[in-house]
Amino acid sequence: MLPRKMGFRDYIEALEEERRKIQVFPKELPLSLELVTQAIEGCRQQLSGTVADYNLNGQSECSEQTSMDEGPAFEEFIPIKKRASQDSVEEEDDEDEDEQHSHQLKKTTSDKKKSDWLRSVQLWNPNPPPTKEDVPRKTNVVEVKRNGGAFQPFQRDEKSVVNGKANNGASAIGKAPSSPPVPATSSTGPMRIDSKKEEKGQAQRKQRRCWSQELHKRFLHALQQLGGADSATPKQIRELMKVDGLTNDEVKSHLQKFRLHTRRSPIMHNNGSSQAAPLFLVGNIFVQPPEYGAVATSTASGGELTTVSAPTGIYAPVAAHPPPVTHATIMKHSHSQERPNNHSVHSDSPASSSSTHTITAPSHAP
DNA sequence: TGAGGAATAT
DNA sequence: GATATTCCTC
Repeated sequence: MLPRKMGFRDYIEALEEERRKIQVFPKELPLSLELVTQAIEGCRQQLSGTVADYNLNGQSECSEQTSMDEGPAFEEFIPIKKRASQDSVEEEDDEDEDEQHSHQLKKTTSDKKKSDWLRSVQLWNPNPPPTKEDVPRKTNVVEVKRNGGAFQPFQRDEKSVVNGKANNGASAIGKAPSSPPVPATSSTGPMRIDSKKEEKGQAQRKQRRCWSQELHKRFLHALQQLGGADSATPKQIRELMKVDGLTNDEVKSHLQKFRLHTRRSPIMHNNGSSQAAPLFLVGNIFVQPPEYGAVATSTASGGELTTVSAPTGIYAPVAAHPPPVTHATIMKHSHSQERPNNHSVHSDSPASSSSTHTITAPSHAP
């Protein structure tokens, strides 16, 4: 990278050109812009004769480090676009790709929507994990919960469809479970499906939602209180979870999945209730988990989910935690979307998630 | 009505 | 293949 003096001019020009290009996307490439600018300055100083070592170093380092050392950091920031929008509602997130040109127009409105929406999407996290930056936002969680907005059902019915992508918007915040399309006709008739489909078409099907860590924690916590997955019923769980907008079906589904997983890996089965803590294999080591999730959950959630880990906590720490993990044994998790962490893992699957959080297990009841 | 489970969709 | 939603049955 370091050009020889004779090449500096060209190099600077090249850098300037680069900068011009970057300037086109100041929002997207703020750092690049800065880096290039610094590089240019450095080169200039070089040219001028005052060779400030730091410049060279800085320059080269910048470019290199950014890619190397901070690489990972960037990865975490990849979602930046989206997050950026969260932090400062000045940016458009989802729309950015296809709507850059038009976003200006929508900005105002969409911003509002977004902010509202963002506020409400804590438990449900259709989007990937938040990062550290968001940590402080846990407060949101609280609010959300309070309002019952914890659960973001995601509705995409007719109305929301309008904007195409995102708009889960606004309305969804607190309640409105998306689901119940309800059987107006209910029925038993063979036509149920057809009629529905005909009426709404595919809109009918709820969009899939992923259970966020928070949500799952609540789930586990409820499970624990109810004596485990086997004895708990969806309705009870839902009630204990106290998540607005959460439907029985959703809980049931999650429970079903949870049970399946536990069966597959019986190891951890005693959740909630229990007792003996099973050991599970983590890598080559056997670990004694809190109790499958329940545990951690309990604590945390216990009374104060609020504080907790907010989404971020969940993920961020995760990365940090060395541990545990592994869940591999248990399940593969999956959750959703891509997560920045390389670490593998974890998280969310019913099983793992909790394991993540560690311990302490005061099981208590509300 | 609700639960459990299977089928289906994503 | 995993996970979520919907359907079916009890």
